[in-house]
This record gives sequence, structure tokens and C-alpha cells, in this order.
Amino acid sequence: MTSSSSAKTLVKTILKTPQTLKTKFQAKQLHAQFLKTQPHSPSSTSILISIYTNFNLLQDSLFLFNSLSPPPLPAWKSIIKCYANSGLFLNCLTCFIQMRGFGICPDHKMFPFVLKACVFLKNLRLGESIHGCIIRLGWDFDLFTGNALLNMYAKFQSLEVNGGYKVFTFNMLDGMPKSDELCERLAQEKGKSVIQLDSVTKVFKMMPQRDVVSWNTVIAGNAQNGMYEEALKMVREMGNANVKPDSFTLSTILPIFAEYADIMKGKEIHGYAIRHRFDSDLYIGSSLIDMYANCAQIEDSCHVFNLLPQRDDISWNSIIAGCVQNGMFDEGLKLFRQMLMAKVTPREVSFSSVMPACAYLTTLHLGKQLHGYIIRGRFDDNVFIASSLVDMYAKCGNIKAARWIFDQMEHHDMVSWTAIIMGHALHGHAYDALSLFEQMEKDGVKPNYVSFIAVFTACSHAGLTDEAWKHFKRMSQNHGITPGLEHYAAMADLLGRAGKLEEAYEFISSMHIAPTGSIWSTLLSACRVHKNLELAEKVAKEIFKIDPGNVGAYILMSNMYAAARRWKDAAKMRIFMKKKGIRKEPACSWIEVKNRVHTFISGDKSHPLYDRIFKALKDLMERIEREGYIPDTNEVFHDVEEEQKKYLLFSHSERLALAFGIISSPAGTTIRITKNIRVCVDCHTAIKFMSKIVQREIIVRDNSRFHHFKDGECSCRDYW
DNA sequence: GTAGGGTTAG
Repeated sequence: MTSSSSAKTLVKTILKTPQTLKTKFQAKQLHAQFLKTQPHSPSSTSILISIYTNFNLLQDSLFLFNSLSPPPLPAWKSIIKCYANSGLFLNCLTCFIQMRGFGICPDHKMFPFVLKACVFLKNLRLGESIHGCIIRLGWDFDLFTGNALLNMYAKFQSLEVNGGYKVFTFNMLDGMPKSDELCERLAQEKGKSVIQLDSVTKVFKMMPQRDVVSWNTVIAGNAQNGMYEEALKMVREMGNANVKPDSFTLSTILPIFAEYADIMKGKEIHGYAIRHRFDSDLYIGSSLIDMYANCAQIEDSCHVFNLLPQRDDISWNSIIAGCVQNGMFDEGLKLFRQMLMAKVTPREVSFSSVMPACAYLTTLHLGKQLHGYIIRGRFDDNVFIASSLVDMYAKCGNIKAARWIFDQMEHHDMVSWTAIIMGHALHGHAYDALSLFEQMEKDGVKPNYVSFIAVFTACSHAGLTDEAWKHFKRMSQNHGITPGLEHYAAMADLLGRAGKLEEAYEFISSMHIAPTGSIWSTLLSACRVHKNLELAEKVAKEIFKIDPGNVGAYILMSNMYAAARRWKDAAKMRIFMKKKGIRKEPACSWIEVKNRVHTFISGDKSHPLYDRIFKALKDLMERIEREGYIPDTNEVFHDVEEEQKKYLLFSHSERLALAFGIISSPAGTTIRITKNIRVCVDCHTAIKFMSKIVQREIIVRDNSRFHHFKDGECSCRDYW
């Protein structure tokens, strides 16, 4: 035999057993040999196409496919599969329709790919037409086709439940017939019968045989539609039908227990996963991380994460989101950095999960860095990300940037509206917040529980009691939202700040749920501001009944007694605290300079630049005293000499942070300070003077709102 | 042919 004839035989043998080819390179070698030795028959070309499509080599497959005129069924099959596997669903469908145009009868193995394409392109109409075609050809009894139909209807049901779907308009592909027309033709062929949306059940019931995939598909369909009980019922029925749950089943039902925060059931599933060796499965891993995090068992989430043999972007994101949602902000940011170092590319979800950490910690430089990433990744039109950016900029003191991002957004959902309303509320822009709320309702976006908290916060910072009452009534009457603890707290706070102390007392006493210590505490601090010691004593009694270890209440009472010069009562409170081992949280302020956060505690001398800070502060104090500042020593609640009181005020944490900010940043730049408790009255006055003297905008975020100091004035107009 | 993670408050 000559060498060319032996090559010919070899090629023939390989074409009969294409599965023997293990690499793309071998496939290309075969192609080269084929060109030299074989006649170009459509069937042998089709085999080569199928070899290329098995390696997902779309370009090579297409090259051969286009050489066939007309291509036989096997070639269509391969190319449709290859398009679907490459995620080119529009091409996949157009190809299918074009094949039908040639009068070629489809093969049942094509349907799963084509139906998947209909799901991806959200084209129910075409999917139904194809279902008609499947019935006419008698392939509806095929297990794989049935499963694909189940999946398609389940996904369309989800789209229907979760906010509707759009029918995708086809574009013309080069050289392909106009798909709209073909689509129409198929629909006409099918006749007028319309398959209803509850088709999942119909298809499922009519299937002559069902495997674990059929059950999983229906269970997932229910779970994704929020029909959790139905999904769990199906799992039990699946057991009765002697079909064992697999890793797909588990990762589908774990999110249900996460949603229910049912740790017992979640742990049961975890145990089952371990027994069946599913616990190293990536999908189950991320579901477990999320389930534990939702049940506030973040240590267990970390444990699962650490034991995962490999991690993908979703498992990273589950742990990051879990940490952030459980208040472990530093840990969340650390994990985000670790994810980048592990060369895992962050996705949209990663940014919206980690951003609240920057918002909470007021780390503007990190937030800006993430924003840079987001812009480079072109993720800025994602509504989740945009909302988290609005919130981050607002919380970091830059309400202008927050508003700019909000205004740039193409579509606003309830969360983005709420974020910007809350942003303005925290900055004391009550009227902006209320007009945005009005605009939101005009746009037909329904406010939720949180939106009303934002509205009351806005009213609270401007003393708009009538407006607040109006919205409080509308909330339940027009929106069917039952007031919760947060709403009561915001209203109580609002009435208290406005000096309507008795009204607030009545309001809290008549709540339809039992008031908590913290709700009474808002009134207690109002009593301090409005110097009503008599009511304060009454309120404190209520607090100690519910929450005997309430630190804030002891301190407030002690301070109020001290202000009234009732030193013995003040001391009593402090002794009581000592006996009970209750400790006051130290006042703390922090400031970001050159991408580093510097923390100051009241009276703190530990900063390496303390001497310079002290000198600068002393100099500033002398200058503002010349401008007319008089220290308000009423704010110092110790029985000490006036000079000593002045010194105590002098070393308040926000002043140390401010002096540091002034000496370590260029003249004219805005200074942003965050404080863990409320700014005291005297510091508030001092900072107003300082903003004028140093000609800088000073933004202070305390635990309740923002104060923008400029030219001797504060945005809160001294109402806070 | 089937599965997992996100934004507003607290």
C-alpha cells in the first residue's frame, strides 16, 4: 500500500471513530490530512464539523459548514449545538429557523439547544412554536426534550413572576433569512392554540418517564418563583418516586432555608451533603456560605469557605457578602482584596456586595477606587451597583457625587430612590428628600418599609412634624405598610427633637408593639436637649424596666443630673454602672488623610504627631476666641473647675481629628470627619468658627447625620 | 437537559 493510500485509510478510520481524537491539535491534523486525501462528500465534512464542535471550535466548524450547499442534517445539528455552547443563542435560533426554511426535519437532539436559546433570548412565542413542532414530530415523549421544555416554561414563569419579560426582537444575520418572517411562519404553522404559562406542570405530568433532572428542573422552577413550600413538597414527592436528591437538588433548596433563616433544616442539608460527598461541590459550597450567613452564623460560613477545595467568583462573593451583611466590614474588604490577589475577576455582584462596607466605614478612598474599577469594567449602568454607589458617596459625605450618580441613572428602582432620599435626609436636605419621594411616587415606584424610614429621617432633621405625621398615616392607609420599630423610633426621635416631649411620650406609650429600650432612649436624649429632667426620670424608669444594662441611659441620666448640679444623683448613676460592670463606649473620631484612616479617642495623646496637633489646636482655639467663641462648659458633666472643663472640651476627639486634618491636608480642601457618637454642642459651635477662620468646608458625620460647616455656618442650622 | 452570590434600614 502506498503512503497516500495508508493515510487515506487512516483518515477513514478516524472519521468512523471521531471520539478517539483527544486534542484540538489532533483534530486540525486530521482536517489537513482529510483535505489531501478525501473526496469532499457532505457526510464526511459533517463528521469533521462535529469533531470541531466537540472541541467548541466555532470558526473552524463554520468554515466547513459554509462550504456545504445545502448542508445535511448532521451539519446543522453540530453547528446549532456549537452556537448554543458558545453562548451565541441568536445565531443558534436563526440557524434552526433557516434549516426549517430548507425543509429539513429537525432531529430531537437539537431541541434542548434551541429551547435553551429561546429562554436566553426571552422569546416565549418562538419557544411555543418549537414546542408545537416537537409535538407534531412526536418528540414530546423524549426525556431530554421534555426536560428542556420543563426548563423553558419554568424560566418563563420566573420571568413572569419576577417582573415580566420582553420579547426579543430578532436582528438579521449576514446571509441569513429574515428571522421575524420565519418566526411568523412557524407561529402560523402551529395554529392558534396557545400553551398556558402553567405548562411546567402540564409537561411534567405528561412525561412518560422522569429522571433526577426533570425533578430538579421543576423544583428549581418553583424555588425561583418564590413558591418555596411547593418546591419542598416536590422534594418529598421526588423521594417517594425513588429518585435520590443530587447536588443540583441540594443547591436549589439551600437558598430556601437561607431565606427562611432555618438553621436546623440548613444544617440537615449540610449533613446530607457531607454524607453523600457533595460538600466540596462549588454550588453547594456557596449556598451553604450564604445560608449560614443569613442565619447570622458567619463563623460557619467562613469554615465552609476555608474548606472548599477550589473557589470561583461566586463562592468568593458569597463570603464577602456574608461578612458585609453581618457587620464584618473590615473582613469583607480584606476578602475582596484576597479575591483580587487570587486572580479572580470581580463581577457586578462583587461590587454591590462590598460597597456597603466602604459606606459604613466612611472609607471614601476605597469607595472611589472601587468606583474606578466599576467604570473601567463598564458596570456603572447596573442598578444594584449604582444604588450602592449613591449610598456610599452619601454616607462618605459627598452628597453631590451621590446625586450626580443618581441623576445619571437611566432607570431608578425603589432601592435607588430610597438610597438618594436617605442620602439627602442624612445631610439635612429635608425638602430635597421629600420632593424626591414625591417624584418617586409620581414615577409609579412603590415605596417600601425602608423608604418610609428615609422619609421620617428627613422630616426629623428639619423638625417637619406635620409632614411626618401625614406620611405616617399614608404609610399604612395608602401603602398597607404596618409601622415597625424603625418607623416608631424615627417618629419618636422626630417629636423629641422638635421639643414635643409629651406628645412623644404618648406616642411611644400607645405603640401597637412593645417599645424597646432604644425607642425610649431617643426620647431620653430629647429630654436632655430640652432639659426636661422630670420626664427624663420617668422615661429612664421605662428603659431600666426593659433593658437594665442600657449604657446610654445611665450616661444620659448621669449627665443630666450633673447639668442640674445634682452631683450626688450623677455619682449614683456612675457607681451603679461600675457595680454592674457597664462601660461607656469611648468617644472616637476618625479622618482619612492620604488614603489612611487616623483614629482619635477623646483625650488621646498617642498619635505620632500629637505635639503638632496640640499646638495647632491651641492656636485655633485662641483665634476663634478672638472671633467671639465662648466655651460652653455646660457640656462637661464632671464636677471639676472651669479651667479643667475647658481642657476636657479641648481634647474632644472630633477637635483632635480636625486639627490633624488641617495641618496635614492642603489649604482649601474639604475635611471629612466621622464620629461614633453625636457631636457635642460646644464642638459644634467651635467647628463653625473654625470653618470660617481656616476657610475650609468641614463635613462631620456623627451617628445620626451629616453636618456641613462652611463660613461659620452649619447645614443643620443648629437643629440636630 | 437541571443548581449557587448583590443595592436602601437595622
